[in-house]
Amino acid sequence: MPTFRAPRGTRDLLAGERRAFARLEELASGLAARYGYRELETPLFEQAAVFERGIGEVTDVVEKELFRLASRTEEGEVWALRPEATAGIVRAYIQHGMHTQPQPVKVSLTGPMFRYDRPQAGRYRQFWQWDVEAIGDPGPAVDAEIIELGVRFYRDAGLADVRVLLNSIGDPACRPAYVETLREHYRPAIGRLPGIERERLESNPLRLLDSKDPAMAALNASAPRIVDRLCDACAAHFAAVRGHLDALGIAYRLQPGLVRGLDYYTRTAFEYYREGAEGQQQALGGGGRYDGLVELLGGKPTPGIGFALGLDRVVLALEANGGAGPVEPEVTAVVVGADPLETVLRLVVATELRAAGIAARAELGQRKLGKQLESAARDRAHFAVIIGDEYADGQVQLRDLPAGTQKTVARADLQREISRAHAAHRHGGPA
RNA sequence: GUGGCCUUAGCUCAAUCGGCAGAGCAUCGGAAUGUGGAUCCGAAGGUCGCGGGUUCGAGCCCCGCAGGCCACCCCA
Repeated sequence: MPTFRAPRGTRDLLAGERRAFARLEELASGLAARYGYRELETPLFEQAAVFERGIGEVTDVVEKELFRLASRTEEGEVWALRPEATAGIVRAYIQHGMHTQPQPVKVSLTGPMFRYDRPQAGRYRQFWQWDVEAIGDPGPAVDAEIIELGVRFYRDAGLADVRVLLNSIGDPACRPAYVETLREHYRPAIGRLPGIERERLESNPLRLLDSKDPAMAALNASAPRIVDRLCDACAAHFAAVRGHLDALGIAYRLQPGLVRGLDYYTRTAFEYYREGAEGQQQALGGGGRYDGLVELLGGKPTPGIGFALGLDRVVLALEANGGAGPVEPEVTAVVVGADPLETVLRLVVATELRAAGIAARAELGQRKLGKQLESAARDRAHFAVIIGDEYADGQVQLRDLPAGTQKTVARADLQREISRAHAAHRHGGPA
């Protein structure tokens, strides 16, 4: 048992997993650029009030999952690690006067988020999200653009089995009346409700809809649906979003019970969902419209929409779908020496290759040649550069490891020879 | 935050009834001192998650804690 270990709910991303994350981050970054969303960074912590006011005081994320930094705060400030990205981005939008830029402001952010949750596979206290926001456009076309962008990401990442769940949760004009209707629906059955659901009847009736309790199934099936109770403006917006999605060929499933866990959502709500193996977290991402959030955090009334995709869950899903692809070689060339004790020349030659842009390492240990070549072969390197007695005449051995062939090359020609052969190998040779 | 299952070498796992802690893989070395992934041989690697209890004796039984996982809760 080691003396220290990674804190509960966190983990080290070792070489293989880190590469999987890096590939997803590159994919996200490339898509953001292609769609005209600009990358930004916000701090990993903010004043706790940014999240409390933005996300909602009575949400689970704030009530029981917020990582508060109790000490180390400035006068009158309490800080918290960010549990999601949107509130911080909106804070930055207001602080930097981004309303003076062309609207909407389209941004993208990738980084770790923190929630004090009870950990499980796919659910961590530090986890990574790709977050995309379009602030300043009331939609509905931008709603569809955002949803399609998420679909594109999953498809390009290699997950074909991701579904879009869609709902509209109304706005301040129509939601209060619907919530009251919902209460009336459940109230006669209050005596039969499980305790936790009884509390929700008052605090957050929308949550009742997605309860998994079997006792709730019949009641939920007969519950009034918010999509039937939307005000004219919300109904028109929702219909238009669906029209745009249809035009893009994006399949979705209407999910009347889909309710998002953060208070700031209005109108469009969606989730990316994977029908998967048991024991997997099936929500891979989610998002929605938040037309009141900018004002809530002190800005002018400004609409917005965005999503957050859980990169950890994408990596898990990819592994479940058949795992990582073939292992990429770490380097193109390994410089080895016939004299186990002579390491200077190996290091010098490797450094020259690197300076010429060739991925190379030298065997710096004082092992015999056979062991050095064994190491190079196991790394799947394309070449071994063998430094021996010929070096006195300005020559080295260049060995093609997969081919098992070897030739004498003038040291001056080494870089050119490797570059040429490696390029030919990659384009024509076996994978 | 609630309930359940699990924890033995770096990894995956054995260990009969409570009686000397093991294997495969990986690592390092040798066969083979200027030629590699296979093969053979060997070495190293352990606070049996941690702490307490029962017992002549605990990896195994009991209690507590931690961590992981599963179902909730919730969400990414």
